Amino acid sequence: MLDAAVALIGQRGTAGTTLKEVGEQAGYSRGLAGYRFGSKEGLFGFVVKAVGEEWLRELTAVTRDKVGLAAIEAALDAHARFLAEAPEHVRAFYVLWFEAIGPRSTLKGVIERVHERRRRDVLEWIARGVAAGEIDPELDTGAVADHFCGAIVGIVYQWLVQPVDRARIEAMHETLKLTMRRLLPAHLPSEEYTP
Amino acid sequence: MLDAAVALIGQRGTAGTTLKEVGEQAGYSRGLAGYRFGSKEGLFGFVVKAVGEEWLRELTAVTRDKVGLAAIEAALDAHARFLAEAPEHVRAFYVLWFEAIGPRSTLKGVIERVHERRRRDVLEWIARGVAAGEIDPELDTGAVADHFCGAIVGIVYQWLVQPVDRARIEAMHETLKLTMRRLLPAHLPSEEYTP
DNA sequence: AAGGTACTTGCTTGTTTCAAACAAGTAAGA
DNA sequence: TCTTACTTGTTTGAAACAAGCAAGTACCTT
Repeated sequence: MLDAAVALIGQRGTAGTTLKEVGEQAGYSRGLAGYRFGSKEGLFGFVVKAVGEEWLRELTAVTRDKVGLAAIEAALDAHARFLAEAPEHVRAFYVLWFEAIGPRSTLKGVIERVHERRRRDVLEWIARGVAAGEIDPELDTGAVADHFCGAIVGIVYQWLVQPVDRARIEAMHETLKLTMRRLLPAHLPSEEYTP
Repeated sequence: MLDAAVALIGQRGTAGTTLKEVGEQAGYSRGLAGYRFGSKEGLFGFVVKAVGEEWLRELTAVTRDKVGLAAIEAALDAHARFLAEAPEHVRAFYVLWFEAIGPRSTLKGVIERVHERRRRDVLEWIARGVAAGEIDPELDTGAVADHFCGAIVGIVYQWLVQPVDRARIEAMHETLKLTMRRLLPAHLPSEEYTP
């Protein structure tokens, strides 16, 4: 059922996807999808949660035992890989993500929580980088985290618009790494001059 | 008719907006909106074009006679102002913008052109900054422009999710300015050491 | 110039089609 | 017998389209 929904969202978009087709493509009757999920929005919520958890597992795996810039770069690498291998799941996830911003969207809450979670992760990586002495403690970490999360959204947007241009997407991840290196200056830069 | 559409998109979202209501709220019959614009998508396309041109006029006005970082910062100030004054128009515009990424969206073409136009503007500002000798000509300007446009999308996304938190939105614009200053280094940095 | 006719424009109303939502049912198993 | 998993029937409502109407506007004829 999940796979059918993901495939249809990828092909026809959310407006073009019907509960009837989802049910039938999954090998059931026309009515099952509506019955199980209550409504179209209910189905979409299920898809977002399922794929979101998939990504979360991936992310925690690659950032385990990493702090500061290393964690951020590992996360970016994993993200680029996730998009490049582009299982349709990710595409459906982000299509739903971007549509959830409208008013009256029941998905909004779910998406907001994912977003907030991302931000806290970034803050955590930075805080640990500060603790490890590799990042300046004076920094406005909230602003940097916001910029990072926003930039990710921007990259994904670009990817959804032109998924073909893989090199460009990877370049955007690299530019974001560079940006983060510039925004997160080393702690006690004077040490750089003591050989 | 435009105002009715904008108001309804802002209140109910695109899925919740009906052609019937748009027509009636504009003081006409239930059928007019559908007749004039052919379809719901047609109406939405009209809204995007109308608001897009509004913003374009604003943008060209504030960046006239500016190059390099100055142009970028002026554009960011104008953008922050546009969001803060938040005429419903902008909200409807971006809601449609984010929904246009799905497959089978007729708006996609329009949005892609707006996006591409933005990118070319940024490249132009940078190129003029290079010509004026204030930016390093060795730079990968395409990557910087992509990052900039992506970051804008990220900011707008955040704004749509939590339009209330005005300070945060302005901070994100400031962080993006800072980022651009870091990514666009001065030309011939050695000059900085010759008094 | 006057008056009549065709054509256009802007809008309304009627009708079809199709999806969502929900209610009621059935069959297989615990 | 009760629950679970699923199907089928029905209602409601929106989109899309067709057809119609009324108020111009242009054109043509004498």
